[in-house]
Amino acid sequence: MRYWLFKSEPDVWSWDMQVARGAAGEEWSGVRNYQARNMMRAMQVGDRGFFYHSNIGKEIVGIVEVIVPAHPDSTADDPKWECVDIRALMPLPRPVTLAECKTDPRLAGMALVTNSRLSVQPVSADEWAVICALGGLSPEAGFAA
DNA sequence: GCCAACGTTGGC
DNA sequence: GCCAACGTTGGC
Repeated sequence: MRYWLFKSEPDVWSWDMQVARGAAGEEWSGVRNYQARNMMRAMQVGDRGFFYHSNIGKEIVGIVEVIVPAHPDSTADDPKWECVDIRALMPLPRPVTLAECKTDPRLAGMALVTNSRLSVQPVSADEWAVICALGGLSPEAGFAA
């Protein structure tokens, strides 16, 4: 079980749109960056991730689950671009903003803080727990059973 | 809208 | 294989 962060501009693909897909989930298509793609190749079904709104909001709004391992991106010309499918699990009762992440010393090493341009990022278990708590989720809710 | 950071491209 | 030029991302 590993933890990740998926970044999306909400006017292109928002948390609400992800929620509307329900249990069927959705392809995390459109990634054309090797680092981000390699993150998705490393994902396993059942891994969890934060859903982050870039540009508008700049906050972590929910938790998703990987439901299909990496496969060629249906929107890419070249099959070297792969992506996973994810489904929305639960919203954060209180979104956690980028500003909060930047000021919390426990999150100083987060990719969100140190490498803001990476669109799919790893999150450590410790960082996961901190953000779940900041977001108002109990540890039992935030962590997988 | 600006600009810094970063990734990619292409000439040599 | 290096590096300058260029394009894109995303915070401010």
